[in-house]
Amino acid sequence: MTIPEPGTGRRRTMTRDELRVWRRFLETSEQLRNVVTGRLQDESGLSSGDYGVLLALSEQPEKRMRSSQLAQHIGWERSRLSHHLGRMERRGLVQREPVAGDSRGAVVALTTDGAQLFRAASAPHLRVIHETFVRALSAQQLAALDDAMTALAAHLPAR
Amino acid sequence: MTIPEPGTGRRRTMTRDELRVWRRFLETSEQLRNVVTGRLQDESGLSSGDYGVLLALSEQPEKRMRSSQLAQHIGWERSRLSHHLGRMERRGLVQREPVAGDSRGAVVALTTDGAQLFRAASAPHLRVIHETFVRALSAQQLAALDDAMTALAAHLPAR
DNA sequence: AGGCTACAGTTGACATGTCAATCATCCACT
DNA sequence: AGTGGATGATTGACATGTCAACTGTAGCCT
Repeated sequence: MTIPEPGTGRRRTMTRDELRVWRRFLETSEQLRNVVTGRLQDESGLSSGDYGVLLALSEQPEKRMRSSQLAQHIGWERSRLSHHLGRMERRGLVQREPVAGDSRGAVVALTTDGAQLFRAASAPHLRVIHETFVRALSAQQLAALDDAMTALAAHLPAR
Repeated sequence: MTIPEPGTGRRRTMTRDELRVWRRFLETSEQLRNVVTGRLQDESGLSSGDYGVLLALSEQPEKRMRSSQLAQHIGWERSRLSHHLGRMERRGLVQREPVAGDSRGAVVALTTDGAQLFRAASAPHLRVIHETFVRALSAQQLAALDDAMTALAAHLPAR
């Protein structure tokens, strides 16, 4: 990549190189995600959605959480969560319970099976992340990537 | 981020910081993808899959391509492409035609409508990429991101 | 010709996502 | 108490993905 001469000001259109970086970013991040979630699936039968839900619940002291708080915590729409919880409940990973004091609400609770599966899945999952992500980068590259992601996130439109 | 003392050798497990970088990478790349594809959808009614297919076909001299070559070109499984082409064909964006000389095969051809829609969608789409991705990064950050993506891609298991 | 294997593509079943509509309850206000 | 708008969550319709099974044809080999 060539770095444009300074003092030129921001361009209004993209160069070929910039577009190439975008495409590489898009493609590589997707492949990486697929590798990691594919191995999670193979090794423990959990999808990345399952993992996120189980992780959030595991972190709660009571291993349970109000449905909309969970949705907010993991950044999902409530409808998406509702569908997903239905599938997870069918598999016995979580359980929905009524809330004392608000009959509209629902609490999502980790089941014993769910907690167990999550525990078993975690270490291998973290190992895969280490192998495919951390190990692929030098410490400097990792820091630079973090920096770039932070800049991108800061520039994202407000959710 | 703290950079670990050199000469320590590669760790076997992840630090909290490394995991944080992974999560930020995962989350930010997903949000960014959603913003860009969401705007493409809003502005032109094309999904990112549609766009990829139309882009590949547009780049062909004859605006047509063998189905499996297309799948290979954009890195999709044939079954995924087949389903997607069915939907695109229903919308009149592409057309499947028999191949002279191989009655098993199919050629996917861009329709007039498909070509037109793709042309109309391109400039706004590139503008969104510029606004949300390129503009969010300094030239150095962009170069560093490219470098990190290249390292990650090189380290991916063979497709 | 007959038969085997590889190839090209499609199909069906199912998981995952989005969007808009719906349902029930809660709460604030009169 | 009564009602109307917010809130919590689910539902249905549909787009998108994956996987495995299937269909039909091509290309060999004998």
